[in-house]
Amino acid sequence: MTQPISKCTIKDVAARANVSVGTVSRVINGNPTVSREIVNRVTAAIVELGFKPNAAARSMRSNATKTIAFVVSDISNPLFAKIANSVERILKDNGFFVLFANTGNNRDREIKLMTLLDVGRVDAILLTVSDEKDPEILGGIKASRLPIVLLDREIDIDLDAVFSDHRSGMKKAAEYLWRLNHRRIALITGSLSERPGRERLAGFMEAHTDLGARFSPDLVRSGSLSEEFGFQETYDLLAHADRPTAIIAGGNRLVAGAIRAIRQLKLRIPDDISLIGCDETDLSNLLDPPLTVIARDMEAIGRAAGLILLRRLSNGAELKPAKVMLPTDFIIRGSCAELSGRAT
Amino acid sequence: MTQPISKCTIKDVAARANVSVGTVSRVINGNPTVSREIVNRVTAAIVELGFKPNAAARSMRSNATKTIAFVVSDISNPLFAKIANSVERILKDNGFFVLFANTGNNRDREIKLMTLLDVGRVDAILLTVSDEKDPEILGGIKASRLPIVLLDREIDIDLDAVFSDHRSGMKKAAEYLWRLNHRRIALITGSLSERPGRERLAGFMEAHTDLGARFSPDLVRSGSLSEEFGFQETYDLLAHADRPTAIIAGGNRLVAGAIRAIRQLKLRIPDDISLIGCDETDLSNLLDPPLTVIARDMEAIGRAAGLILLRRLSNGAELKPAKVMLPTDFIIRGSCAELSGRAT
DNA sequence: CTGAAAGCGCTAACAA
DNA sequence: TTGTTAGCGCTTTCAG
Repeated sequence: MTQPISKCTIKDVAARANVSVGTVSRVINGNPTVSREIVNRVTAAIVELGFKPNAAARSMRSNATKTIAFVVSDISNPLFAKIANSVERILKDNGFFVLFANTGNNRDREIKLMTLLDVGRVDAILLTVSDEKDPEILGGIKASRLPIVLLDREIDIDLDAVFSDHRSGMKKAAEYLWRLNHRRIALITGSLSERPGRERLAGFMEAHTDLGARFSPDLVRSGSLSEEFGFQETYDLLAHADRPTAIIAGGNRLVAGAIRAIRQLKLRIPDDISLIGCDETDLSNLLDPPLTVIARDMEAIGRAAGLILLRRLSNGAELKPAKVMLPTDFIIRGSCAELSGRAT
Repeated sequence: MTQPISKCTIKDVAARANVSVGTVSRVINGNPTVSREIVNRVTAAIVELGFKPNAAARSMRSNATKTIAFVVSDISNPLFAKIANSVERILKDNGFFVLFANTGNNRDREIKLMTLLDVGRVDAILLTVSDEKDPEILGGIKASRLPIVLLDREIDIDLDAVFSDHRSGMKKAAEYLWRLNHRRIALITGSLSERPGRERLAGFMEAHTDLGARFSPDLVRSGSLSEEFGFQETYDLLAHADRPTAIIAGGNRLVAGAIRAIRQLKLRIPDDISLIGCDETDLSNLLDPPLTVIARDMEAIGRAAGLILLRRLSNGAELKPAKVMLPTDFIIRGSCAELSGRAT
C-alpha cells in the first residue's frame, strides 16, 4: 500500500514521470491526446506517489465543486432523511457530494444559509423553504446565482421543483371516511404558507364539495407540521363534546402527536376514534391496528430531485424549469372504523 | 437589495474602494491593523458590489475547507439522522458545514470514500466503519491524513472516539427480565465485528454470570442490525417449541423487525412474549404497550463528536486521542410481563 | 503530442 | 497603516 506521507502535487508527479505538469493534468483528465507511453509513465508515478488531485484547486479553475447542498428544516425527520439518502445515492454515482444544512424552520437561518452557500461552496441547492411568501426569503433565492431545486414548495420564482400530489391522496382519504359513514372528520395539517398544507386542505375541501357535504371550519387545524401541534390539536379536538369521529393527521410528525394525545385520553383506535396518517414510517405498519395512510415514495422523490439537478447542471441555465409531480398512495389498513348509525 | 449580477472578486472591491487587494483581504479577515476610515470604505464597497469571498480560493490558501464529513452506513436510519442533526448544529455554530455520505455498509464504498474525501475536500471525518478488523479499511484509515472521529467503533488505530455504554444498559435489561422470572431470554443484536454488537453481548453474558444463570447459546443471535435480521431471528426463535419468554432486540431496526414477526405470529406483547428494545424511536413510546428500552441520548452523542472534532481541529495533531463514553439509560415501560411460575 | 506559461481568487510576506 | 507581490495546485491556451 502506498503511503502518502506528505501531500504531493501535480508537480511531484511531473518530476517523477519526467513530463510537464500540463501533461500530468491531461492524463488526470483523460485527455486523449496523450501517447500511451506517457500515460503509463504518469499513471505509474501517480500510483507510486499516491497522488490525489486537490479538490480546492480544481474547483477554483473549473468553477465547479462537485457538491450540492441539501437544505431542509430538520434532517432528523425520517422523511427528509430518506429523501437525503436517495439524493445522495444518485448524486454520488455522478461524482457529487451532498452537503447538508438544517434550518430548523428558522427564516433568518434560511436566508443566511443561501448567502453562506453562494460562495462557490456548492454547485446547486436542494431547498425546502419554510415560508413561500416571505419577501426576504424570495429575495435570497433570487439573489443566488446557484441552480435551485425546490422540494414540495411553490414560490413566485420559476424554478425546478418536485411535488407530491397531496391533494388527491387527501381527497381519497376523506372520501373513504365518508363512505364509512363518518360525518365529522377533522383535518390537522401544516401551515398554509407551505404547499403541503395548502394542498392537503384543498383535497379535503374538494372531497367535501364533491360529496355535497357541509364543511365544519373548527374541524380544520392548520398550523405546523410538528409533533407538538399534532398533540395539542388532537387533544383539543377530542376534549370537546362535539368531537370528530375521525381525524386525518396530515404530516408524519403530526401522526405521532395525534397518537400520543389519543393514548393520553385513553381512547382506542379505531373504536373511539378513526385515524388516518401521512407517510409510511415504522409507526404505520407496526401500530396495532396498523395505520391507514396517505403515503408517497420518498425514494422516488429523492431520485427525481437528483435527476433534475443533474440535468440542470449539465445542460446549463437555458433549460425551462422542470416541474415533476409524484403521486401519493392511499393505503387502507386498520385504523378506521365503519360507523353504523347515520350521523346526519 | 444588491443584485450580484456577475461574480465579483476581491479585485473589484479593491478598485471600487480605491485600495489594494491586500487591504480588502485584511478587512474581510478582520485584521485590526486597518484604519476605521478604510474599513468603512471597503465594507461599503463589499456591500454595494454584493461581494462574497470565494470559498475554493480561500481553502486553497488556508488549507482548510471548513467542512467535515459525516460517514455512516445509512443516514435514513433515524438514529444516525439524529446524530447528524446534532453534529450539524454544533459545527454550524463554528462556521463548519457537514458533508454526508452513505456507505450502505459496503466495505468497498467505505474505502473508496476515504480516498475520495482525502483530497482537500473536508477537514475531518466522522466515521462509522462496518468492520473493525478489515485490513483494507484499517489501511484506508491509516493512509488518510485527515483527523478522524470514530462513532461507536473500536479499532486498532488510536483515534478520537465516542462510545455508548451498551454493556451496562444491556446488563440492566437482562437482570430486569430475570427478576421478572424470565429464564429463557433471547438476545438479537448486530455483528460481533462492530462494537455495539460485542458490548451488548458482553453485557448480556455478564448479567447471566452475575446471576449464576445458565447461558443458552441458541438464544443468542448476533449478525446484523437490519430490520430483516430482526424479523427472521425473532420468527425463528418464536417458531420453535422451546421458545424464549423474552427477547431483547439490540438495535433500533431490529426492534421493528421483531415486532413485525411477533405480529405475524399473532403473539401478544407482553402476554405471550416480553420484549425489550434499544433506542428511543416513535415506536417505543407509541406502541401499545409502550416499549421498555435501553436508550441513549443521540443529541449528546452528536454534540460530543462535534466538540471532539473542533478540539482536534483547533489544537492540532499532537493531542492525545479523546475517548468519550456516554451512558445508556434503561427505561422500564410496559412491554415485559412478570412470570409467575418458576421456569427454572 | 508535449512543454511553457498565464492565471483562477485569495492570503501573507515583505516593502514602503 | 497600506501597497506589492509571490504563490496555493490546477487547467488551459499557445507555441513548438
